[in-house]
Amino acid sequence: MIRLLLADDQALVRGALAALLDLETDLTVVAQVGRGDEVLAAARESGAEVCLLDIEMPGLTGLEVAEQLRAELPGVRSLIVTTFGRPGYVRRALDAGAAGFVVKDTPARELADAVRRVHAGLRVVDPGLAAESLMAGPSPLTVREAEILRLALDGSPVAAIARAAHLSQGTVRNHLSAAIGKTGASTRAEAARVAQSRGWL
Amino acid sequence: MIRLLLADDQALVRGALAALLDLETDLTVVAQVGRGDEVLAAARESGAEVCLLDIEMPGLTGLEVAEQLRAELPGVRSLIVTTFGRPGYVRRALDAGAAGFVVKDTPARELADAVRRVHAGLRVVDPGLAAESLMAGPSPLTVREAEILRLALDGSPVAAIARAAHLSQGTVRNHLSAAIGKTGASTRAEAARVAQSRGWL
DNA sequence: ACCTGGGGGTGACACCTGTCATGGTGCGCC
DNA sequence: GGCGCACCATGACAGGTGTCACCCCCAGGT
Repeated sequence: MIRLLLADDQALVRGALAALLDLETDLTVVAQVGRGDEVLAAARESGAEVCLLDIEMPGLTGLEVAEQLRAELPGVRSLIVTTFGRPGYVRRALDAGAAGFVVKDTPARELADAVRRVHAGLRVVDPGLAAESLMAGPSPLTVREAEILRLALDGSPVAAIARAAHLSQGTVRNHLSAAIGKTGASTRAEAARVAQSRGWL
Repeated sequence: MIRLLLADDQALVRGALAALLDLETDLTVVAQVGRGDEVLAAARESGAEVCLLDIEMPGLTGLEVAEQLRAELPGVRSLIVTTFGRPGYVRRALDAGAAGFVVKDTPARELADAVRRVHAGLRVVDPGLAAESLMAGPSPLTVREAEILRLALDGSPVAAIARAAHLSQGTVRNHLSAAIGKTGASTRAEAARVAQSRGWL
């Protein structure tokens, strides 16, 4: 009997996944949480063997949680289950110690198999996604450029970004200009979208 | 036995919801689709009584599908099940003929009840969401302003928006300026986010 | 017939943005 | 030390953006 922990911020999806996985005779859901920062304690307490982690959660992201689990509970395996198959996410997930990466529009019947393979010590990554991830390569953005781009994601004016980053407006514009060049975009909004879609942020 | 149709673009979520709802002895899932434009045919063929519709789907949005169902299959009831509890969505959903509106982070156990109530001819709307929806009021944006704002959502430059809308740049800027005023924003990016978050687009 | 309001447009102005040149600092590395 | 590179900053310039005044047309209301 493989013991599972589910982490997803949408209660309905969480509950539905639990119902789906509990139908399998060799799987049992022993814990459910809705926040990233509650996973570690719940995993410890419940004795989960595999953690299914959404990436976008309040508290901590699934990627951060995977890292935490590798450090604190090395016996527990992480399987990232997310909406977005961004190339960079796959790389970062594996770097963070995740054992698998599954997109939320894979067929439901395959999820249980992915869990079993991860539990058996194998790596599970959507093949098409893995290829895309290799093609895209690592992020060309420097740390500061990525930081500035993150602040520019919602379309804030340069002045606001400069305040938030404690930088001069000129410096912010230079970083943005560099990011625009590296992403092949022509406005910072486009650059932010491109970087976001490749998982560079 | 209440016959259900599930429409959600994420196969995993769709399958999981099916598993969850099939556990109920008085409910049965008779059809599942991943696109908005496949709902009508599937509903006809399967003889579904209640359709659970996600809003954001390829093909048609859940709101458009609800409208379609009301017109073509008046006996079938629609229940919107969505990630985003945007105030304007509730109003538009009810205007479109939906019988209920549920957010994806309501507890899983409540979903079956919502389905039963909708099937019984009742309206089901999250109380907090309903209140928020009344507070926010209807959209102050004119049709064109909303259309232009939609095109501005991704941060495209005015020139691109003007081309896409077959308008002069001056007119686009006038519409955007009006939208910025009405949303209380100070840039078109902020205006677009505000309008989006209120379901005005 | 008159007024009102949405839609489309122009022109002008102040301000914001993207780009580039240039300079300085600190860090790791051969 | 000298080199490259990330980082921070300033100044200048072209072009994009937000605002405003003012124009036209047309559909509804009164």
